[in-house]
Amino acid sequence: MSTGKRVAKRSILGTKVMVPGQDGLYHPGWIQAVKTPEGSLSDARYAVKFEETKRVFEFCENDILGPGFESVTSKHLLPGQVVFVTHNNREMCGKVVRHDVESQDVLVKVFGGGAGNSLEEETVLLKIEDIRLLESRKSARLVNSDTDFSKLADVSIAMAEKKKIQKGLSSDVPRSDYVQIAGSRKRRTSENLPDDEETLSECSAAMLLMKLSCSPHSPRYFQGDLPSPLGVDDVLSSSGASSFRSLTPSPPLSSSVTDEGIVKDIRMKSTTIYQCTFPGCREQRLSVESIESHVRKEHLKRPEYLTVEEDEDRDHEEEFYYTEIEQSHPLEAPFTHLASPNNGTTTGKSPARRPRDGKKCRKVYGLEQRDLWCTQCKWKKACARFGTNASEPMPTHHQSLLISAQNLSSHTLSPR
DNA sequence: ATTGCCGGGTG
DNA sequence: CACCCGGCAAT
Ligand SMILES: [Zn+2]
Repeated sequence: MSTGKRVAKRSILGTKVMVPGQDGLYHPGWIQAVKTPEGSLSDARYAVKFEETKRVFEFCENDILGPGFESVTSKHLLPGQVVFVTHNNREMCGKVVRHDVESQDVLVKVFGGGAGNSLEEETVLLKIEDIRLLESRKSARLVNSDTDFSKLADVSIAMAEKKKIQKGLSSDVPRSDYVQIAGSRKRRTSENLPDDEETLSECSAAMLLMKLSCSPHSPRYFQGDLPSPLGVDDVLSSSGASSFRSLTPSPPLSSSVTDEGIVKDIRMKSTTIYQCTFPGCREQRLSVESIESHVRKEHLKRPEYLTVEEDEDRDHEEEFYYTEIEQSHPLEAPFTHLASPNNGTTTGKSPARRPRDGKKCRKVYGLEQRDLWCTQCKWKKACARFGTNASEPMPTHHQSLLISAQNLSSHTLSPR
């Protein structure tokens, strides 16, 4: 019945989409208008009205998620992002706790809207492809009326398209603004955060984290549009024993981030990502040089860059603290692979667990992640994980993720 | 100033 | 026991 079924470009008006808001999270909105600059079809801009705030902002095509646009699988979801998943055969609303780009894993805390009054929460691990940003209309049983695209979003595009990697050249810019989180007392603090600009709903955990790791000052992100969720070159994600994050300093409209072109690959590239495997660290980089610099600087406490001489005869210890991951097939792998919990030689050698010197849990994981310490360390006893009497195993990369996620949520949802 | 952890607590 | 922590030696 309705207006024919031809999928014209006109029908996008009124389409519900997800667009990045000021908090960096995707919010629902409707396309109000499409502005196409004369000539170039590539840079169409879409006016989208936020469902919650009713405000209208413009976005470019790449920033929009939804039917006819990018799919979630090509984006990096930030903690706190509201999502919809099918859990226990039921569509449930949830919030992203963490999205691991490398493994395509998304840790989601679902709010079991079940019977009773106790809203039970459950944290589940899903693949990015199983995540929906838009809630599916009812139960998908009843067919909708007109809104042609009806279904939700999953246009199967594929991997995130990153910039090309280059190495060997001195293009590894060491310039990035790193902000470090220092130890903090949990008890009473008069004022920590600079400003409370808006009273956001309840994505406190994630927001807090983001604020902390992004900038000690103005937590302003982007207003209407953003150049790209990732304006950085090498740094993919971070936080860890010492949490770092590089920001995108200037978002002018320079034609740097976006490709010159019109189309993006609707195919998946096999990208190599370098994952720091240092306990508690989740840094990901796009080049060997970069990840080694990271390890050197943050974990080995060695100079970030080496001179030619030093480069010749160095212990290649950095190599023990990262793995390279190939990405090609988004399908596959129902469960996560095991990150090497090893710190010794990858080729069989582990004299004694020792991240260097006599660094124990406290130093390794930092005060922020006390829950990752071995029990003995938590009790201020002799470490049972590192050193001579290494008995307690190191948590796998994945476990670390889960633990810190649990801790994060419980910490934020009940700051007793 | 920070880290590792003994020894001395508590339920 | 599991757990917490004052305080001190070494860094
Ligand atoms: Zn320990």
